[in-house]
Amino acid sequence: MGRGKIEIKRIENLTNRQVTYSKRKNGIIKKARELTVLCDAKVSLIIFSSSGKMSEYHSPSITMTEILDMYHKYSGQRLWDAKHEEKNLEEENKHLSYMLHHQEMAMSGNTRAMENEYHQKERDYHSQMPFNFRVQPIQPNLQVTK
Amino acid sequence: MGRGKIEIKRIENLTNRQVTYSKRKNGIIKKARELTVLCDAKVSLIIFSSSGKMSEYHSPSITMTEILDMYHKYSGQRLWDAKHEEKNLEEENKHLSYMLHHQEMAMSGNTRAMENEYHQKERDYHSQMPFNFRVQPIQPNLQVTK
DNA sequence: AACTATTTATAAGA
DNA sequence: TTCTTATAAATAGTT
Repeated sequence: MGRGKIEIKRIENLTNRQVTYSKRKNGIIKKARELTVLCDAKVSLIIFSSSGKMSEYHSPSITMTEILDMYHKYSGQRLWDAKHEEKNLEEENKHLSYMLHHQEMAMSGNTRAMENEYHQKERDYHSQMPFNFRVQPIQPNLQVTK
Repeated sequence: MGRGKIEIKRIENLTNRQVTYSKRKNGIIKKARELTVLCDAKVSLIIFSSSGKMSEYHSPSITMTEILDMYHKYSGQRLWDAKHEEKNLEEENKHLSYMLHHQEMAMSGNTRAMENEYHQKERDYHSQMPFNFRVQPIQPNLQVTK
């Protein structure tokens, strides 16, 4: 869009690159705003220039945290696990999930099924457990046994 | 841009809104890609339609987690702090502990207690299990949508 | 899903 | 850098 057509590849000239960055950054943020308003969408847009400067746009009415929650739920990815603090809880969680699963099978009294699934379950434990047992609404009055 | 100029306000007609959403979503993702390539920028773009469907673009070579780290450093904001994540895990743990506790009672032969609460537990089980054992996480930062 | 008249974005120039 | 403007690109309404 302009006096000439350009190829979409890195602009080698620094000045041109900066000028184009500035123009297009404004352009895309405007587009994000328009998409939000016209279509009732939620947009999170974060841009870092090559020199590290950040620009951003977020739809009003949505916080970054909400975006992350939605992203988390939608993709099943845990994007930001606050490594340290979380580690212990996660481990405990895995353990509980595992125990629970075992007991469920035990309660069903289907010993054969339990044995059959044992190894499968082991695999599940290692590959999938961290994503199991997502947040559930909690019964406010229930006691935790710990 | 089009046969007529439009005001930037919510498009009331559902069909028009969906069509415009689809066109503009593609447009902005293209812009994000071009900005990335032309200007050597890092872009994270996440869009939720009003019906909740997510689309995204991330510059290659950058993961969502990196974007968040940079965002975090740059803005000095704690968007997604340990507390948030921890809280989710804590709630999950509570739920799991609760379930486990119930089952332990059941298994220990406390039949009466079990029977008293059995149906409640069944309801819990059925209503909550569908959220467990989620699908495997997808590849982190690959772009989506078209 | 295509088409196309117009608007909008922007590359290059001043 | 900021403004201008010719041209490319996006897209609103239509088919």
